[in-house]
Amino acid sequence: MPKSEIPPGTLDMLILRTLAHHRELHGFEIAESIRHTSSSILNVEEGSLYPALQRMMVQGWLTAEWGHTDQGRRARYYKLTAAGRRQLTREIKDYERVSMAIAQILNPPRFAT
Amino acid sequence: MPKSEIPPGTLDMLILRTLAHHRELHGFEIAESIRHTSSSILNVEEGSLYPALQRMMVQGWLTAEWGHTDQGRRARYYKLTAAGRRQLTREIKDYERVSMAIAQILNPPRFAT
DNA sequence: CGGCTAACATAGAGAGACTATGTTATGCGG
DNA sequence: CCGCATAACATAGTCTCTCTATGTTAGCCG
Repeated sequence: MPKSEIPPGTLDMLILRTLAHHRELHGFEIAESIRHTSSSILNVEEGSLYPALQRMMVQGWLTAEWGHTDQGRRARYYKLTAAGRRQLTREIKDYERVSMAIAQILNPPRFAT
Repeated sequence: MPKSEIPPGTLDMLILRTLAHHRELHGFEIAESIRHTSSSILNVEEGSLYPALQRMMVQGWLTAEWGHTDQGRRARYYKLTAAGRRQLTREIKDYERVSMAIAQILNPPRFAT
């Protein structure tokens, strides 16, 4: 295993959720935000991030426009669309559904000892 | 996506945990137990199950011996080894670590409104 | 002005669960 | 008793998804 820390299938959700907080970020900031908010546990590599952003743009979940950072560097700023917001809701619901199912296996209903 | 319901990376943990409950099961029973305990949300396909069991035997996490079911069919009965139990602990710890990191992103610490 | 780094980008690798298919053997209905 | 369904195991190949490795452009700074 390439020591992956982002569980497969969760990256889109994490990105969408991050954009839902900040309403407008460029790629680097998204990765930084995810790493920081997760106490450095979740580290999105650039090779995962940019393809994901492009996929999601094609899906219509976010829009992008070129701008400049405070330091004057060019950067693409991403925003959630309405469809992106709906998708986020769907993914969270699904994620929690499965998480709870796993929790039931890890901690099965126990009788009193 | 092939509608996968078992999140990649969690299958071994689920199998180990299921065997930790029942101490001895054959393949079909393991799959049934996982499906049942998860309210039919997690459905392990046979094409995932058997290769996983063999990988885990090679790892030394479980042992198997041939026997017969109540209906007289041949079946391989699997048991956890001590190493399997240790592995289970490790995987659960790791899973919860990452789950909590994701939860922090989904539900970031909020200030009072 | 040359190296460092921010920021974006893409190709290929690797892991892991799935689909599809096959095999053996038991039980059952006609 | 024969054929069909099903239990139980098994394997090959596919697909998805993230990562590694690599490359490019453009500002900043000594």
